[in-house]
Amino acid sequence: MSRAETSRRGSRPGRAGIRDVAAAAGVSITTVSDALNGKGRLPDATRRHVREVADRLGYRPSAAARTLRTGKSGLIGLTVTTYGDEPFTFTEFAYFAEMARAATSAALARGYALVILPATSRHDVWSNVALDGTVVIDPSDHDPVVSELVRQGLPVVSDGRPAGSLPVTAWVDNDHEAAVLGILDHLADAGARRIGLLTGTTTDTYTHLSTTAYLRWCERVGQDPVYEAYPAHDPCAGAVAADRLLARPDRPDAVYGLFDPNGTDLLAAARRYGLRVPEDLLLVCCSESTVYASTEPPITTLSLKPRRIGTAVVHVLIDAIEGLHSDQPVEQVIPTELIVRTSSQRRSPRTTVSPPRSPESD
Amino acid sequence: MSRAETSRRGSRPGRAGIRDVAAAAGVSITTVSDALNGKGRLPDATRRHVREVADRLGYRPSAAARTLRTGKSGLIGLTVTTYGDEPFTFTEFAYFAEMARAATSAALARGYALVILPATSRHDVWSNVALDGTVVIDPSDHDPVVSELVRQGLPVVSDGRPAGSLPVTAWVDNDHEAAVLGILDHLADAGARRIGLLTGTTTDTYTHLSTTAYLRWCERVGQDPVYEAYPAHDPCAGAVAADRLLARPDRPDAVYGLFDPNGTDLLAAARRYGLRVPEDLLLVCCSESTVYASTEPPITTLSLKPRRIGTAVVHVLIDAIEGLHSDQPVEQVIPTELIVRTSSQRRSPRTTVSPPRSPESD
DNA sequence: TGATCATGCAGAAACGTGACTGTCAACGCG
DNA sequence: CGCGTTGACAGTCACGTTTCTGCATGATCA
Repeated sequence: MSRAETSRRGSRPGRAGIRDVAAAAGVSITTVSDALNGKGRLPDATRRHVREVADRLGYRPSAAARTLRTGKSGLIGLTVTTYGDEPFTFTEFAYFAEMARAATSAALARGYALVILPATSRHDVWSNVALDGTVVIDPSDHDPVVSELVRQGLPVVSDGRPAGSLPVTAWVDNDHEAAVLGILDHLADAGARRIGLLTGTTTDTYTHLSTTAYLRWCERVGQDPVYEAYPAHDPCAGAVAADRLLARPDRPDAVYGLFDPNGTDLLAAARRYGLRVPEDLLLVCCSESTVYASTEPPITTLSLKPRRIGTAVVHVLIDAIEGLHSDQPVEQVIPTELIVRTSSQRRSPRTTVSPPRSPESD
Repeated sequence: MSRAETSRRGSRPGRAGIRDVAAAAGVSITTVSDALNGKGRLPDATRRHVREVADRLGYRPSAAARTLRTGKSGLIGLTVTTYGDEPFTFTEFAYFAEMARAATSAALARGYALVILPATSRHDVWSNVALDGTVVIDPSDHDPVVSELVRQGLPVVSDGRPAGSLPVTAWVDNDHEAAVLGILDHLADAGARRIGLLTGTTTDTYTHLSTTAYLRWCERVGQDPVYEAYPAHDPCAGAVAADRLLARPDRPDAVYGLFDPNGTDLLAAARRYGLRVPEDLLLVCCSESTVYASTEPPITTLSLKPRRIGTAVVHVLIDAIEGLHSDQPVEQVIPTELIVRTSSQRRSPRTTVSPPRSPESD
């Protein structure tokens, strides 16, 4: 009886099922499943035969059925917190793009695929995709999506230290305090007397930690803080804030910009005010963009190593999914890298155009 | 009997099934399914009651079971052809990033989610995810992944005209010939006598169509072609090729760069040779990056409108998935936009820094 | 008043796979 | 020669939905 049904289904065009393979190979579906998955105890001859028949029929196991049966989908969510009405700022900064690329690669290398899901997307989309776990980039405090996912028992790993008591499974981040302090010391070493800070307002911890570190440094060295903050989701506000910072009566002679576009904006503002870089103004900004190697002059940047972050986040998440080293709370810190260029070196006033850099390995 | 089993399963922590909702609401699972999906014929009272109970239990339908039953997963693949050993060049150019962002937004607006899948990824990953259809960016001729997907009966829509007889369901692209001809005319109008072309070597149709259009234009106006090609996947090769182009004995007095980084590379090369832009060299490049608005001087760019492309591709694909207007072969052409800046205007030699541009709507 | 019909819901069959249990033959050993 | 053991498979259930079919109940109509 079940044989008759099998042949009836097999007549459906397009897809061959495991039953069709079993019938064509003259074995049971159990044998087919065991042969293809490397389980059970079968002689190699049978195993090879089944594989061959499966290949000939172009058999592809149904991902949905396998997911339903095993409870594992092989899918990882990649969530970006959104600002404003644009569904997400996915590629506003090169950081996100690089990080997403590395995360995708790392996931694929371990047999997982990435699904892009904005945090504020429609609820039906979230519940329509079976996820094994989720990566959350820069979660804001009390993120409802994170809570919901954790409540469902899914592992959640965040890129960026979670704010408050956000119940993530693990997190990966840079040591932002150390990075800011290092940059400020670097600028002071280059001769800066009054260092300003350009920063966006965000709800994650990056801005908060960096600003706090800046204020602490100012207090330590006895400098009055000089900083401008602007809504990070507004693409124009950054340029305006850069202008405002250089127009202040207590104009800084060095500026660190916390966000990617700040370097370009500050450079343009400096030109408007006739300030030479680095002679009149030292410049550093946090960016992953390679354009700062070719600007006039080249601008010193802080790299947060998004590729290493993306890779680490995915590995930690997959480890959690597969139950590896789940005993220790995972909080991984990735070092930053300061790429020193002309804009922050007052000692070497030559404005040589640096040769094209070869891509870094990480 | 089945009741007893239901309660036994319901004791499992973490997830409430449809049976638990049915038991708690005192109805059958059919009624629950119909009430939540808006089907069947139920009085509003029952519908509300079931929804309320489901909410109270935190019921989330299993995506895997739904996919298995309905045959629709709500997932769309986003495939990027890869070069070299890096899994994919996803964000090499701002084009991909913008396009992917728009595609994700458009998909989410229609209830679908995007899965990023490189074309050359491990076969097990491809077969492990249930896709309703796929978007392929710049497929090369005889792409094996495309053939396999089409053979499975999945709709495949490509961004970029498919080469040869690649059997895609539909495609969306710009009119690259018209764009190149327009730029060459624009440069000639600005006074260019010998226009060069800087181009990468790729296996998709973009490079081929653009180069062909350039050669035809040269033939028409009686100019000897002056162009340099370099392997597009090598991040250094572009700068070297730009240098080579300006070092030629028949140095062009205007250059169009087909790829995003060409503008920066050409500008750096021009500085090395002491060429002033636009006085000695007119420059245009194809890019979506906003940095070209702030370079010194600002560079004229051709925008391929990746947001509109990404949106269109997804809409065409989802229409095909849902069986809408499947009768007509869909080949959609998106217009390009030339953003004229200082680098291509010899008449206005002032090098004003342009004010920050507001974001475009598309 | 009996036949027809819309309404409100329950039962059960799939969807395609993985895993557990069971069967039958061959074989080694006392 | 009988018995336990092991290899090589087949049968069958369950994963959690959706959906088709079907059975009651009350209302409507000739």
